Amino acid sequence: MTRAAVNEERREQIMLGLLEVMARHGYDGASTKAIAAAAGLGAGLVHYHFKSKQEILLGLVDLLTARLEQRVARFDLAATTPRQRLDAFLDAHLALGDDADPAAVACWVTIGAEALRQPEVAQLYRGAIQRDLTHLRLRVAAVFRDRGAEETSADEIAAALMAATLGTMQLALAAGAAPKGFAATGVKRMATGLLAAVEGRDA
Amino acid sequence: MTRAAVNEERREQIMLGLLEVMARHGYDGASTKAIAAAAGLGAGLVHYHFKSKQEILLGLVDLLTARLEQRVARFDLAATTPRQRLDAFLDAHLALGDDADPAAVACWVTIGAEALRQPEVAQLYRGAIQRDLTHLRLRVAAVFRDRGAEETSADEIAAALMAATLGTMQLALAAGAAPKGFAATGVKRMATGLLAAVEGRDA
Amino acid sequence: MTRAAVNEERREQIMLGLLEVMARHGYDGASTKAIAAAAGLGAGLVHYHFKSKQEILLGLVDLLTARLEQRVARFDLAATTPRQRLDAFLDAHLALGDDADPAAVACWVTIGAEALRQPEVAQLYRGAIQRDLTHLRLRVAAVFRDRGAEETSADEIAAALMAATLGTMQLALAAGAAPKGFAATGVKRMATGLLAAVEGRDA
Amino acid sequence: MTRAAVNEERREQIMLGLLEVMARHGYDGASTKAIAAAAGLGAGLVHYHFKSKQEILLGLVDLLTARLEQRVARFDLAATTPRQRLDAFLDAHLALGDDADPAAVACWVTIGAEALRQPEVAQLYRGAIQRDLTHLRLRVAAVFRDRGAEETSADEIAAALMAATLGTMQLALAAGAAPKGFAATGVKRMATGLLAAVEGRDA
DNA sequence: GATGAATGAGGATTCATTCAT
DNA sequence: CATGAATGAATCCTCATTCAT
Repeated sequence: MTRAAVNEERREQIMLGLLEVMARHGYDGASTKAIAAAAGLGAGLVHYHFKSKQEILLGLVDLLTARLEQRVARFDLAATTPRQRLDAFLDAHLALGDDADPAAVACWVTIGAEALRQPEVAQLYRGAIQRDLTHLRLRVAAVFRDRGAEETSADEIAAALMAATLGTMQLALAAGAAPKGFAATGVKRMATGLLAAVEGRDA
Repeated sequence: MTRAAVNEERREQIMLGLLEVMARHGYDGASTKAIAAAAGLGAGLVHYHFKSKQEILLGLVDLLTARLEQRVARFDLAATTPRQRLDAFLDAHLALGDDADPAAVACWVTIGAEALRQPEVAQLYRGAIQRDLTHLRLRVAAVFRDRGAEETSADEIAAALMAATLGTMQLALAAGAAPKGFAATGVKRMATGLLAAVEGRDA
Repeated sequence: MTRAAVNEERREQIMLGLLEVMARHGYDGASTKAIAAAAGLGAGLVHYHFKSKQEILLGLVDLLTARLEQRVARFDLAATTPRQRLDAFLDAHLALGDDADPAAVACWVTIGAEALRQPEVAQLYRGAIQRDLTHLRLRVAAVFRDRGAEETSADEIAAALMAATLGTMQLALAAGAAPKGFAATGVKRMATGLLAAVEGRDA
Repeated sequence: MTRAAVNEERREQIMLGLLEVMARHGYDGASTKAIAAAAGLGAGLVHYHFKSKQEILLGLVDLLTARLEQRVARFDLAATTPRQRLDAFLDAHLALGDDADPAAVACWVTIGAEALRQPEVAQLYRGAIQRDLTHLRLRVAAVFRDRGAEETSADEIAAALMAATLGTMQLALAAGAAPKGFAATGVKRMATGLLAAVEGRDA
């Protein structure tokens, strides 16, 4: 393994260490020592690979963003119709399937809160949400096209579904004890409702 | 002013100090010294009136819960039809009107994140959300009754709207720069869509 | 009750409050609030009657000294021979009889440690010990006189018994679990030994 | 110097820092900052090497125990007869010779007082005293054997001498201004008296 | 590259003491 | 006399960051 590859692996180990600790204890509660321990590395190595603790968080946001995209791609494999592709998107975000990562969901909530205080985090978080929202809009629009309907409301519906997705994470994690899979199911039904309403209205 | 009244005022001052600081810096970022300064009080007084920093947070959750209920009641004054009462509920949660308190919204997001780590916070947060959800469900059901429709889906729709409300807070605060009033508008349109879909389905 | 009498009663209440708390938590561990609570008084009253926390301690040393003297006098009532009066002295210091006050013993140990740091305490403590030692010396000498022996070694024996008394408090409280009454018994036997040795030597 | 050796040295530095400060200001009066200063180390290092302030104290009890044993061994070198070995033991505890450490004596008194409040300290203190007492008993018994006398009273005499030793520390440090060497002399004379009494009784 | 010791600032909390009522 | 609210210094402890090895 080349030196650069080792470096990259160390960086990822550390970011995943933060993921693990932050999911349980929050950002401030994740000490660099605990991060290093979770990563199975010496404490001094953290600041060798990252200039500051915040840099780890910024890296983690990117890492989680990429992982979410891969997850969407994986769920896409089983989808053929536009509607299935829409559901795949929602499932990728909320379903707790085989490769579910509850820690990642907890981290997203935490990152969302940190985005309120750290401008650098806000920037990345905002970018990730915007990109995600764009993808979602395309899928909503595709459903409309597929059904021969107008796609004027795609923006609105996409925003509604994105908000519902974020809010469902919150509800599921912090506010209640939703049974496994309930979260995704609820939002998918909601999509059905919104799509139907628009089509009904258009009809 | 009586002794007890002074005490209660101090406690509220301190809780509002936490509200102010926490909205900008998060819970961990709200030092007791900063809280006291925001409350215009001496640093030592914080722990005279509260056993711990967490107690202030728990008190604040209750305070915000009560304020939200009052806010709903205030918005209700202008509502006559069931649908208006539903909108009033959503507006009370999301509209940034005259008596808007963006800091309170930021606090709710922060509290939601803290609920992931502090069981005591989780309990209060969960209770508040559940009560809120119950109120919302009643209003959704009222709309259905008003329109002579089945109200079987009231639960589902209420949950969807609650999730959308929470997620919209997140989107508005951290993920984008929504223009004033946009947030409530989006969720109200969403309500329209969901209600229509069900009625259409029922029809 | 006159105003002065009330004042004196309050002062004593407070000193006994310190006694109670200090026996369990030490001097530094006895907060003024805890002292007031133990005395059944408001927190502000402590500094109305005492200039500082140290003053309470100084007052308590005097109080305990006086109580010890009274205790010796009480034990004296049943003593007729010089030897009985010597035993009465030792019993008064160590025996856990009906009017035993284990808290007072713990306080003496604590006061002895505080005397190492606070010159004002050291002065009172020293005076109390010296007075006590003088009393003890007289009783030892009386035993010798009673037996028609030289009393040259009275000083030495009194010092030895005083040291043994202090050390026995320590052993009984902190270092072991001596059965009730054992402490006084041990020192009394020791007195017998020392006296016999001297008499044997003299003979 | 190896890593582990450096760590051990730091720990000892810190414990000796506590020894130094505690001798003058007591346990509560020994702030971590003062301990670090006395040890010539940065303030943060104290809690890097010790989990808590109490752990330093517990370590110090062990350290002092070991030092006392070494001191006894050193005094033993010049002792040939059983009686000399008994005196060596008493001198090691009380004589303020060349290698005297008045701070250590003050610490023992303080530790004895702390043992009243901290169960962990009590346990170590008790163990140390019991071990010491056992050693003392052996030496007393040896004297009896050497003189061809019964050794039935060895237990009692050892306890008496131990109590006298502890009490003498107290008297010397806090209650009076004994001249150098007086303390040990007094207890040694006391030993003579007790041994003679028993032998006289046996005779 | 990797380690973990070292640093000093900053955190929550406690407390003796003061003072208005 | 009595109360308890108010104050700010000081305490123990944690932590991100630096640095010698």
